[in-house]
Amino acid sequence: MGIYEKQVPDVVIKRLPRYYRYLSELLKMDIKRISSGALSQKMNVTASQIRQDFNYFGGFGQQGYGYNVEYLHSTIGEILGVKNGNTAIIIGAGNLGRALANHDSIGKRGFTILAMFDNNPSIIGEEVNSTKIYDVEELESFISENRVDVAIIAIPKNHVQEVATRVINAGVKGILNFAYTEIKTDKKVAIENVHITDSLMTLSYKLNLERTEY
Amino acid sequence: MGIYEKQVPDVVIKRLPRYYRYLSELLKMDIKRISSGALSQKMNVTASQIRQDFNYFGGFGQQGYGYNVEYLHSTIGEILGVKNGNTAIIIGAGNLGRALANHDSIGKRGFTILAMFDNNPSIIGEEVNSTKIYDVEELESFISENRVDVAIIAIPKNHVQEVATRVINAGVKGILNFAYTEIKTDKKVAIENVHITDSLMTLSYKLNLERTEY
DNA sequence: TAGATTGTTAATCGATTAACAATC
DNA sequence: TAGATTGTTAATCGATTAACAATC
Repeated sequence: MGIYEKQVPDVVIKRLPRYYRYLSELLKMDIKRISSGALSQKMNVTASQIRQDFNYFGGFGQQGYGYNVEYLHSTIGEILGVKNGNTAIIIGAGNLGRALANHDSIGKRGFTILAMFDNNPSIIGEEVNSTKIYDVEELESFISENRVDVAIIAIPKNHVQEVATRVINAGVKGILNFAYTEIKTDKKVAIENVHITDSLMTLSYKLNLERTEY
Repeated sequence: MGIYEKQVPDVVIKRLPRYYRYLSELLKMDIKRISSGALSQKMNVTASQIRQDFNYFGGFGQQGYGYNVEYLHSTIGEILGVKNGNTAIIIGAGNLGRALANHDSIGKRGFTILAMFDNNPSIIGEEVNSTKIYDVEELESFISENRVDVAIIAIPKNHVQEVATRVINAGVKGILNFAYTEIKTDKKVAIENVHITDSLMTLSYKLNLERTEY
């Protein structure tokens, strides 16, 4: 605990959701236990890496037996904060914002969507999947009256920095940013970017490779 | 070239779109040249890394001068295939598919969206941002009649594997997958996943960190 | 108990950073 | 030419893989 605790490498954290996903599937298939070897084959990683990753958190297995799927799943879920009752707002009620509001996956990861915000008067007051769209002018007052952990930003990039600064100042603890720009802040806020076009360009590079290298 | 060419590490490729983005901004600001040192400060990486990264492709700079922004921008663009005239289809005309069709960023990265596909009869024939929605049954015939490089999959996960197999068999070279599942194939296809919920969970973990560790 | 498989240490590999000679 | 900055080699750091003793 505290700053002296061995910091878990970012690269390990990024792998946890994938473990969580595979364990969910095993659970659904009613598989009770799994060894690092068996899991490594399914996930196409090394058994060593799996054991190393889990051991950053103390090790959840049992020698000679393997891992209890349900226990492992719920423990990784806890590490990722699925049970923390986090809350979120979605800023931007365009197609992307609506896609997110309609997706049940956000709820499944433990997030409750409290509200959406937009600056288009003609849709303010509407509901998307029973989440109300508020005027973006009400951002600060809403955040001050409700505990909002995360702001999901799904608006065009030209307004992103301004809106981000506002929600950060209002006390939000994390931002999930879908816009093609990076948010600058000197406050201690967790920021996670989903740069769709970056993925598209990486894919574009790979297409090229297929053509020219093999 | 060929399989003997020094393979560029994946981690370098993933950084290229970010360079590209920053260089676009410099271009807009009418900045003609930049040194690795100056760029490193802007992007918050080391100058060493920038020079190493660029040198995987032969080095585009000039000693004592730095890098010509326009040249560097266009060269990285070329590496990423922005000028290859790639084509794409979007499978799924729900909110996410529409968000993608409406976003001009896909076009800016050199992709032309040829068509959208959906299985909902009531929207087939509609146009989204002047892209027509076809019946998903026409997937194969469309791909056989048009050169389709990439399929962007934006449908619920239960149909993803089936649709992916179909487009791969029909000859698509790459897939951008937005569904919360991984596509299996033994064909040589480039697959890039955008797992939004994984990002959300990583963010969730970081929220936790803020609270308990500092 | 014997067999299996973890937790963990040690070895390897690869990526990042530092340093500096080459050169514009 | 002198100064600046790259391209590139060498040093460091960190992450992955291998190995194996501990133990269920």
